[in-house]
Amino acid sequence: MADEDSKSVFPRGPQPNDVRALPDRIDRELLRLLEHDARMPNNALAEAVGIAPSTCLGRIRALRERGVIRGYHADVDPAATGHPLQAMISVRLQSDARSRLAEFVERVGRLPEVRDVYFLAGDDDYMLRVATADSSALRDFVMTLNTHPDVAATRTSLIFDHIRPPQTY
Amino acid sequence: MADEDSKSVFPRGPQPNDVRALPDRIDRELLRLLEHDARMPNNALAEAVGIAPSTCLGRIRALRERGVIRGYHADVDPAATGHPLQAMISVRLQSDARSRLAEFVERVGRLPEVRDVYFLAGDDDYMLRVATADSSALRDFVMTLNTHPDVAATRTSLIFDHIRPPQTY
DNA sequence: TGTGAAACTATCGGAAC
DNA sequence: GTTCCGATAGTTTCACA
Repeated sequence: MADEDSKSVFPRGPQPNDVRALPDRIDRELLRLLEHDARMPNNALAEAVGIAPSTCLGRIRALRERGVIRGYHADVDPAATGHPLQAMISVRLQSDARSRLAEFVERVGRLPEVRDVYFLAGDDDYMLRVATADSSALRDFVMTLNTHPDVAATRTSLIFDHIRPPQTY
Repeated sequence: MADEDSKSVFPRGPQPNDVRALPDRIDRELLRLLEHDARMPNNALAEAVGIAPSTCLGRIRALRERGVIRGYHADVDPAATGHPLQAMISVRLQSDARSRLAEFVERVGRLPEVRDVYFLAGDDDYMLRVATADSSALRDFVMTLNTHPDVAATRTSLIFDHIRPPQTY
């Protein structure tokens, strides 16, 4: 049987994107403002987008409950807390360790140096953004990774600068 | 001439880290709380760390003014705004284009797909985190990069998942 | 740093469009 | 469905101890 159904081994089709309701123009404007300054007061937001404060409150709460807004976070300068040296570390695991990837990464994510963990599909299995006090702390961290039996290879790049372009929803 | 002085072309020594005043224990606790939830009210913060609300306000304002807190940002789900496909793209420039790196990256940073730009020291010159509507939009973006004369190579990895471990200052 | 008072903001119910 | 209004509770903010 030449299995023409091989495309359907995955129960879901090409993800319908779960587009219940993409935010309308006003919501997108609110998202842009809150991404720029999450502490902007509700009445200022309302005025900026031209709606009543109560409506604004309802919209923002709905965005939060739908998961469009996942949270509000202070952006803390790592250097100001004694961790001026940042790096990106790509990690490739031993092929027989892939099944333990989630577990492995969970442990790595608890190391205090780690700021971001990205699970990847590609040459590497995941990528870490880390912040350390100095180069010797970074070296120790990379050494720790490299000596783990599940790790096949790492590639470290120092981060000179980081820019988050303003979003335009 | 074998230039033994090549190590001293940079006027500054290993950066003295500009450690005017690392935050004390209470400030670090405030940073942790605000990184977790930037909209936590001032009086709740004050109670959580055991100081008066006015003192708390002054500390947080000082952290902001010293640049320890760089801003407060809403975390918006890219998928919810129609950009469910994220990728990391490492970019290496032609060696003769390095001098135009800043200028080049400034243009790239204005592309709406780009969420983060990391300037790197290492194999690659910079790294982009992008969010696109679908794989064809991603392909177009990478194509645009690759056809630019200053770009020597790119390496794209899809992002399956992104974890930001809770910080422990 | 803390206290207290004043000004401001968030939040809700209800009425109206 | 969205918007506005008014009332209350809660929060931010500042002068001063």
